[in-house]
Amino acid sequence: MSTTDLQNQPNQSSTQRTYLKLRNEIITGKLVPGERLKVETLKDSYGTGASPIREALSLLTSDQLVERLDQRGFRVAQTSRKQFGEILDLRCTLDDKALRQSVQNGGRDWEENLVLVHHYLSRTDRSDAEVFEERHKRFHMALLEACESPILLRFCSQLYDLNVRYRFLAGRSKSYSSRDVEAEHLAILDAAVSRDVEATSAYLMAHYRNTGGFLAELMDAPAKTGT
Amino acid sequence: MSTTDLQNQPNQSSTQRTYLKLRNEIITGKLVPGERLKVETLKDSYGTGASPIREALSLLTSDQLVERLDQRGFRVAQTSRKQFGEILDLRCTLDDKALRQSVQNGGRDWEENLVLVHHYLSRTDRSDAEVFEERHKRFHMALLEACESPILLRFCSQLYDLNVRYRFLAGRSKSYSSRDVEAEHLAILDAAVSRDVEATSAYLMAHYRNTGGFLAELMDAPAKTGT
DNA sequence: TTCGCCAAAAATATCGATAAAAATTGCCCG
DNA sequence: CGGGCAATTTTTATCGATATTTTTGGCGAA
Repeated sequence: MSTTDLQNQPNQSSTQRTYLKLRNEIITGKLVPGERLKVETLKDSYGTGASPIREALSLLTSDQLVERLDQRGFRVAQTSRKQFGEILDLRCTLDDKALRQSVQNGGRDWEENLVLVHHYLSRTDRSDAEVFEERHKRFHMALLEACESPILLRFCSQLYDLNVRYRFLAGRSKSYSSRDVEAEHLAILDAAVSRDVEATSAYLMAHYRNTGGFLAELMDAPAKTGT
Repeated sequence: MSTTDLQNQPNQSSTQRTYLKLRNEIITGKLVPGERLKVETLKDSYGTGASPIREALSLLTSDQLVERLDQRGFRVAQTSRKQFGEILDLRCTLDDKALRQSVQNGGRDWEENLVLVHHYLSRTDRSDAEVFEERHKRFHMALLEACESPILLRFCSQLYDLNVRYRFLAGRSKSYSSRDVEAEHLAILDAAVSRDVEATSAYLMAHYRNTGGFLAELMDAPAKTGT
């Protein structure tokens, strides 16, 4: 053991670590919308220097999770009912496009990976938020992954993250308990492996809109909305 | 005159300046695809420290104009025929969506701005690349600006930049000389102010596909393509 | 001759300190 | 008593230096 891995995770740049951790805390709502992100403070709580923090914040700015104010530093991006609607609408357009291409192009490896990933998701208890969220995203991205359009995939991934954030802000537990989400996932999977493009698309869009409608209801008495 | 503006542009952070300059040099092809971007070197030629360079590169990474290699620094993003097609296809989907919303929602101020911006574009000679490019982008974004979807607009802007890069790589002069681009712009403008959604969309898509086809031809003997 | 290993060189990622900018507080004057 | 200016305090943005990592080139053994 060399002198450097006293408290560092194995090979991973400090920037990357900071980026992932910050992103997670914003998405899960631990850092609330509008909260100022002072480099000084973060430096202490993340045990790293100013440069990695600053770089991570720059990255998050491009993800639309952090806003940069002229020369007044960074803050957690605001949220609004309106933006939530925007995200839902964009997802229905972009994910649908990616999904159709994916279901058509996807080879055997894509199909196998999808089944595998769904298997893990279906066996994960929702109470372990960390693991559940990771597998949930993996499933949804696996659906789109064969679309042969890296830029589109990237947009979808970004929108996914933005959307999850609203799910957390609305109260994660409620939004997923009174609906059989797993049944919806299964329907999507079945349609996908059957290569039924229209059905897969229909199920996925319904899935998005269901969750969307749910969250919208929960947001009706919003504590904090954007500008 | 204070001691600080000896050689600095007025109020603008070093990061921002570096970001804009680097982006411009990548888009115009002065920095070629695959070229390594060493912080040391850039530090000298941009007359600034490592932090602003690094931050600018991070931002450009999110714009897909720069690639980051694990711990081996940055390089100018690769290009490929395939990616060019991807960009064209995505633009046809996203810009079309934004355009339709914009033409429907746009108020009087939107319309006036559009006319104004087109006026400037039409009076700009293509030989002054710098000015022409700025106004060209301004016109195309002005078309979409009333779409009430900031995230979508951002995606469109990103795709626009990626596309312009290919135009430069293919040789800017040729691709715009043998076609009456201005007539196409005018047709789009007319349809837009007439609030004819279908016509505006049709003209814009034709405009994209025309330029796209043109560039694709020029790329048929590609010097440098991506992975 | 070729392969693989070691050392030197280059470049990256990071830190600590400093200078510039903004926000805040308190004081003075109307 | 209230408003505005100015010094103080935070905080941001930037720089220069350092430690770590990757790359390169040469040397020796098979």
